[in-house]
Amino acid sequence: MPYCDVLVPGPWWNGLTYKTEMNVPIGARVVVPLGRGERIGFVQRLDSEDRGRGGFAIRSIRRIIDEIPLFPPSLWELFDWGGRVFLCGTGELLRIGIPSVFLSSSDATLLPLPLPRMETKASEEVFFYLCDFHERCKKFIALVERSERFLVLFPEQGLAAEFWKLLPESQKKETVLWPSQGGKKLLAAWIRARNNVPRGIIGGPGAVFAPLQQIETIIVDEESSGAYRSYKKPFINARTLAGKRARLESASLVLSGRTPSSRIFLRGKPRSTERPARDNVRLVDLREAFASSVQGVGDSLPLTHTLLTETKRCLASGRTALWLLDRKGYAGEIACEDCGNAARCPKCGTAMVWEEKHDRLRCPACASIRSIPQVCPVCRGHLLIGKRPGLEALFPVAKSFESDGQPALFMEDFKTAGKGAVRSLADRLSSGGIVVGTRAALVLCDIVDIGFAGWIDVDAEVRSIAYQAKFTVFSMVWESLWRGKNHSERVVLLQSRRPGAGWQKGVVQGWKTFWTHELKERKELGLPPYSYLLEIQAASLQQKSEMLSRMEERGLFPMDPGDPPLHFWVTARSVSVVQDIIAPFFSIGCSKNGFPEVSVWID
DNA sequence: CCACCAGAGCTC
DNA sequence: AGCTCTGGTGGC
Repeated sequence: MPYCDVLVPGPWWNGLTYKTEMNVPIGARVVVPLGRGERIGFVQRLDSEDRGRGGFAIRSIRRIIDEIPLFPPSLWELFDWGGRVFLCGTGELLRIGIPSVFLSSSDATLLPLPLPRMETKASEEVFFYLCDFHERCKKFIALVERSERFLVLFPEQGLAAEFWKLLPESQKKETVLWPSQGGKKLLAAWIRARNNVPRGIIGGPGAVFAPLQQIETIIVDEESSGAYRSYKKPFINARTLAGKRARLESASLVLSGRTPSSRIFLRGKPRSTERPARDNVRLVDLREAFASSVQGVGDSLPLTHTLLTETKRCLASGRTALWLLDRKGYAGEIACEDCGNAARCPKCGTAMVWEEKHDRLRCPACASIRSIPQVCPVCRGHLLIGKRPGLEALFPVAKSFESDGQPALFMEDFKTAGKGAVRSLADRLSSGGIVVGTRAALVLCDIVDIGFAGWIDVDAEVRSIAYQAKFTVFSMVWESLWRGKNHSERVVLLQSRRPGAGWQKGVVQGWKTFWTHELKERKELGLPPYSYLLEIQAASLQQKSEMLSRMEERGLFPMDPGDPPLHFWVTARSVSVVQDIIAPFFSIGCSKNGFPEVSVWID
């Protein structure tokens, strides 16, 4: 067997062929020469002859690191599949899926042989959606107790830790809380899992790569959460990977949460009759807002009578009121007169601020600059420049509600300070108070008794790419209704230009109503979940035009908004079609040109 | 005289 | 994207 294909992690998709004298186990790491230096790679397959792709001299493997493959075959298949489905390449997926020492240090790790695959029962899917987190956890615990080996995923580490706390003592001993960050802790947990010591793993999205074997049950909580998507390269969705992993392991897959994702709603037809009680939701018209002037701004804040009376009522009962607004700073923004959508940064989705001096827009998050669009990108309506003040301007108003024992707090002040600061925040709010913050302030629901949550300008909460903006807002408002303790006695207020219309119907009637309306629209537009939507960033303008023309040749209709210049979008029925078209751009031979970056939206 | 660096060049 | 090689700079 003189040849073998080696996967060397990098932005390219193809494996590299090397000569070898010794018999190399598939999945083992090897050191290979590459370019001027050497790299660590994984043996993909062995070949008795050179398959003659030709054109270059084939070099030899320098040495074999592992005698036994680093991880079980099912996990190898998961990386392979993920690399294709997310169009990021298996190498990039490996980079985030295994402890980084395995790619940097060529020390061998002594591991036992992979166990044979268990094929006792067929993989099945179970859906259940419950708004209350603790109710869901109770069901998870029951499922986990019946299972020999399990994996439980949460969108955030905090929720995983919360679930872990609820586990009975006897279970905790046999379970590993998966570390959210790399380093020594992760390596230790990884090796324990690889040795199949724990019965179960509980963790955030990253735990989907835990090398546990013979898993029987995989639970994904809050499966529609955007937190399962990675926000940097490689762009993956851990929920989708968890689904594939369940199929590979013949494990039963449990999808759960407060709301289903669009794809699961469409495919699994999950049922729920949960909706908030009539008294829990208030919808008010922003156009009836008071013009409350704020020092140093000379501007108006949209504060309705209902907001102020509900806040007072909440404080009088000794609970905490939350004012939510996703705009930071005093700067003005530009919004659509018709639908209320704010102009968003094309790179990161943050609401852009208007710079009066230069008559242009600037992203407060990533500092990118763009010109002011002529019409609203969402509804083609008229845009107008508003000078609607943000969070900092709102705070002085909240301050006027402050009293002894009931402080007014600005959430931004506590965000960077870590866990201790958040706990001290809970202490200060023990007999109520008022907090001003962005959506991130919703975590307070877990540690503070929130009696009132007011969305100051719910139309402006729309962010990220337009087609799923409505779901993002819906699920956020939905979250504010159900997260944390005493949610049944919480009042949630939506200040809007179109109170109760559109997606807001779902807030009153439940997610079934929301998705039924939303999917009708998406079907017409051919957007996910009816297709896959890909965002591609080319490495150069020349590469972009080559990609565009190849796609058109093959019957796809790429969309090129021209801004930012290297980006374009395309929808496709299956990812594999696009994969075939763009694979040539991801060959290692193209390194000089640079590689494109692809992000796939599946729902 | 060599340690340290930024930048270039290369990749089965 | 790494990796190494290169050539310039600067510290002693």
